[in-house]
Amino acid sequence: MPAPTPAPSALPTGPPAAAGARRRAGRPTAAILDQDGITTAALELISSKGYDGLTMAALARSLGVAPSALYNHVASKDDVLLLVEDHLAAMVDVTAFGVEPWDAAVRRWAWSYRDVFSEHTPLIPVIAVLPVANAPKTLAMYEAVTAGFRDAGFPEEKIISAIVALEAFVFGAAYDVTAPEDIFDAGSLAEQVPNFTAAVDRLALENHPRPTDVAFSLGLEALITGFGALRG
Amino acid sequence: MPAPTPAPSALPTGPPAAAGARRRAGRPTAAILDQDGITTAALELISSKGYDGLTMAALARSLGVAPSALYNHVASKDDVLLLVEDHLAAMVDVTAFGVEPWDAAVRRWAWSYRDVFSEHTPLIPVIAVLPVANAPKTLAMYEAVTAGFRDAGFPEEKIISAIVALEAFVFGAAYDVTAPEDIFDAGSLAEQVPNFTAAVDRLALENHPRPTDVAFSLGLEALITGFGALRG
DNA sequence: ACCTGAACACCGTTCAAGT
DNA sequence: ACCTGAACACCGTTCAAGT
Repeated sequence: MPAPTPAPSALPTGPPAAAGARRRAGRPTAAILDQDGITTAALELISSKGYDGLTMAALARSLGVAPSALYNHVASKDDVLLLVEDHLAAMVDVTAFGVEPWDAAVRRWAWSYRDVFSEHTPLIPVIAVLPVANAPKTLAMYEAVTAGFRDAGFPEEKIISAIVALEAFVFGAAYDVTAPEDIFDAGSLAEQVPNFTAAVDRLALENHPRPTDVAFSLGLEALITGFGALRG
Repeated sequence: MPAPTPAPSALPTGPPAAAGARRRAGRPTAAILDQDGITTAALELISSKGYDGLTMAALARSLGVAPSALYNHVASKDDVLLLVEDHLAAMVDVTAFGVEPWDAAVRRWAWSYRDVFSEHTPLIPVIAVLPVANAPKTLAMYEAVTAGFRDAGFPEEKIISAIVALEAFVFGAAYDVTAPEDIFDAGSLAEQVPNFTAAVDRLALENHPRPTDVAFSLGLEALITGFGALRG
């Protein structure tokens, strides 16, 4: 006697995210999955369980399909991460370019860029190697920033280098946001590094709400000032 | 009839890195493993097979032990990465601090820091969350840099923030070094992002040996200039 | 074309047993 | 204390079979 099959759903097509309803093998009348749905499900999973919880199995489960079904829509897990990255790139604030002065626009862009990706640092290694051709929203962000630099009188041959440098700083700073508060506590080795320990203590006395924000501001303002001098 | 056992080695203790010589279960008369040997083997493995090849199984194999033996000396694979990171930190050039002028010393430090870690970007997420108390050589690097900043007249409460900002830039730039050359090729989307495409083409015309070095130099010089103004 | 289900070749880590 | 060997609970990915 075969194991009793769970009661088949009365509805031929359930809501996209519904799990539990059994489905036989074979092509469904309408596709259940698409890249948008996969992206949304991945973002929800990341937000609820973190990047450790983002596995192909968990992603499939949240979409109510078998893991292998995902491979009809993405080539790999890295492909999923690329979809997520491009979605996030669209959330970075580039609206100030062409509206506010150049330095204010860069400030807004860089802070929002850092804030968005500080919650998604596992994507940073992916972005670093990511050909922009595969990420249209990321590309649109670059276009807006490039136009902003050009219209501000930036010499064209230096624009990409300046953006790359700012981006490097933003990505590194995004990691810093995730660092534990006591990362600079030397512990039992403190007496061997007196200058460092004194400087750490001195900074703590200032007790800003977030030391990581102080460092980011310090570096960003230096970059803005330095790059601002390049404009014609 | 039991399977024939492989011929037991005539030597009671082989050379440390030798594999193939069989060893019975039980505590060996002298410990085979230690953290230094594990670190060295890990570095060799990374250099020959890359970080994908650095698995606990492969590491154990190169040391001639069972994978579980590693756990008598490290708590986890992350612990191995920490050992590697601290080894690399000792290779970063801080010798110019206190010898050359401040700006030249920062330049030397930042370039060598980037160069060392651009070959080891998978460590960057680990470093970001790494309490310095567990990494003595990394801590020694911070001490040298901090002393250099202090002796150059840097206000003490800003030293750590400035180092953190420089480090963020260095880590981000280390990733950029690994990017493929055509990362900014917009492909079929080129006509939708004219400003970006023009700026990318314009930079290519300058044909520097390494665009990543141009961007790093541009950002680093801005940071050095900006931070230099903070000195008393 | 797009799904299921079984299978593959891994992973890092744990733990009893041995000396 | 420090090793072996077996086992565990995963991973991402492939592929034949089904509609």
